[in-house]
Amino acid sequence: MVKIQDVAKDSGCSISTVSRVLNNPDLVTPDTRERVLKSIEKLGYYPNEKAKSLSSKKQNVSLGLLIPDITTFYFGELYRGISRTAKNSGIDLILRDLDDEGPLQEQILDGMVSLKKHGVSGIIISSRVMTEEYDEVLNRLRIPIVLALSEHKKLKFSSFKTDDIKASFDAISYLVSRGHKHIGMVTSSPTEDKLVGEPRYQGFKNAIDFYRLPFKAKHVAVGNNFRYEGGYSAMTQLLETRETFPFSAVFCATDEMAFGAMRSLHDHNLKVPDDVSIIGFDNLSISNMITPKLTTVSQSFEKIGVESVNHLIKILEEPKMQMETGVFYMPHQIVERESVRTI
Amino acid sequence: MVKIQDVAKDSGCSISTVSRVLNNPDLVTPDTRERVLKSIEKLGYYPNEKAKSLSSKKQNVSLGLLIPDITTFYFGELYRGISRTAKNSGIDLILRDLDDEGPLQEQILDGMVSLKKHGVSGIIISSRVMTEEYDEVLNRLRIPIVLALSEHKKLKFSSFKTDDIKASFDAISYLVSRGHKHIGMVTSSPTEDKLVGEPRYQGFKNAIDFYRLPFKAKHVAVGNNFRYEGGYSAMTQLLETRETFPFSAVFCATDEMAFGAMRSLHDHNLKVPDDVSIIGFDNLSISNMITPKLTTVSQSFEKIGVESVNHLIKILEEPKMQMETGVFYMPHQIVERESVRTI
DNA sequence: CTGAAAGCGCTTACAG
DNA sequence: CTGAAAGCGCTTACAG
Repeated sequence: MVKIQDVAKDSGCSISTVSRVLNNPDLVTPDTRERVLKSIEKLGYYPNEKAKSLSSKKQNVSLGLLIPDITTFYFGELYRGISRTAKNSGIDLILRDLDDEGPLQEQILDGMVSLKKHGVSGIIISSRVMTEEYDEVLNRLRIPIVLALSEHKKLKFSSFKTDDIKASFDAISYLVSRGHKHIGMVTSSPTEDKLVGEPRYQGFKNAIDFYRLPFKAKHVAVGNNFRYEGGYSAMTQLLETRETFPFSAVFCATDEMAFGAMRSLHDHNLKVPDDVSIIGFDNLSISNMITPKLTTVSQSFEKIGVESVNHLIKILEEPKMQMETGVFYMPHQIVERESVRTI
Repeated sequence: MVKIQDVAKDSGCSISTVSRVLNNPDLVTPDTRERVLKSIEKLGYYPNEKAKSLSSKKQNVSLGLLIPDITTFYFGELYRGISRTAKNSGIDLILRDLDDEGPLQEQILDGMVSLKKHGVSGIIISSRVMTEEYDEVLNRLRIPIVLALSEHKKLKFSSFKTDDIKASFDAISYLVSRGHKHIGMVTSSPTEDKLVGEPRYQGFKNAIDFYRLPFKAKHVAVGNNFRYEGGYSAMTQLLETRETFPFSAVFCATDEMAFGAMRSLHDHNLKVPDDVSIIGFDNLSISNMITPKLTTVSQSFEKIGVESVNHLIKILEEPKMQMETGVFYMPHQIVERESVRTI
């Protein structure tokens, strides 16, 4: 590693001067500046960021991002919003992902502590990671936290997400507007999963009640997870009720569940949307690449990322002023494509 | 920020001792150890990693990962392999992604320099980022580099990837084994893109020649990119040749192109695989969720990530021993599903 | 077993 | 305009 001392020696000046040509070139004679620059080039010198941020008053800000599963389909969009915004503000981003191997809880703690040790000024925590169990650690960390796609029961942290209840309600409204009266739902953990299962079921139920549509418990089919497999098995269950519940449309709690649900329909020789209409939730980029193109509720993943960072920056800028925490809903939107037909 | 000095004061001992209970607990009396630990807990002290790695002899190793586009569908798998392997070796991973906004070349340089400044001991560069233009900078960086899913013309760096030529050949062999004789290709830049376009076309052409299948230039349809749109437009072009070229199967250079190609077929009232068989390349997780499930060439993304890190670690462990650079091919595999029929 | 001191690679007042 | 010196928060021989 070539260091500032080497450059100083090579260019025949002090390290103070080398430091200046790097950080305050104006304070240095063009002549010596040239010499130093030449040495830097010649030696291939790169200032050590760690030493820099240790010694410098104006510590360069960095942000941590903690995510549960890097292979999540929408992760890229969320990340892009976060990364772009951070970059534009000259903020370093440090990513910590959780591995599905190994104990979840321990990994979350490790991740947050690691971020703290690396000196991040704030942390963005994404989705299904936040529960009250971590309150104590989070308090000890003494570091601003913002939740993306997530929520904290006691509202201790601000969060940026979609209004799942409203969005689900809107999905059903859309189906109703297309003439559907018998509407089922394919989901997972409608009562246990506070983050997605519960609110999306709630929105569905609200709409069913609001439009005075027929409802029985069995109209909501529950898979083991919010993935393809969960959607497949839930739809398969729903299909068994079809004699008494002639549904014409199904609201799926996630796009990926919708893919599984569509496959189950296909395996039962049912056509989408001719026999059964499907509406999803997420608007994954892939949802526009399948046939039929999936009609779905679009979440503003990138915007959620952008706003999370902006909010964090605001908190950092005014540390004294106790920011009001709250849930900030980012806009959602029904994207009409091909999987819902008009009756 | 509470620092070691604060803990020392609170527990009534020197900072040396505090440092010891953190790094060499055995060297400290259980009694004082307790006191220090209590203070640490009470004050919420977290050692400053930057100061630590600055002062410590045994600098903790960190690796940089440079990727062109975080939204790439297979990124998650590649990342998981890298992250998991690094984590298991106690190595820190620093991610730098490129944004499609802004000049590519500049971003690449910035990314590598930034990584260097952060003191990474090695860099993994992923896919379509490497060209000879960067040779000079890379030399100046004086840092080991490994290429994942990529290749360097002059073989200056080791790379881990799929044997695209062989894998493409195998794809065609598979089609031939299913009775197909008229086989087209949907791709992009078969001559300009050295990374994907050229080798996959080469493998296709090799197989066509090997099996003495009919070939004309127009059998290879070229889209603007390797994405859905590129696949759609290429297939649309290919369809125009159908009167004189009654192809029964098409090899798509990427799975995403295959999605586009399948859509084009659908829009022309052609069924997959009844009218036209399709084989893709990548084996994205989504390829198993669409109907028909895509038959494709599986790349070992995760393994490529794992091996890249292992190789880098080996280089770091034996810095003197000039490692032989080379291209290491990770296994590929034909995954039979539903998009190819037997004639 | 514990503490004082030097040092990691920088930045930044403070003199000159 | 430039350099010597102190300091950032740690670790680690070196004494005791």
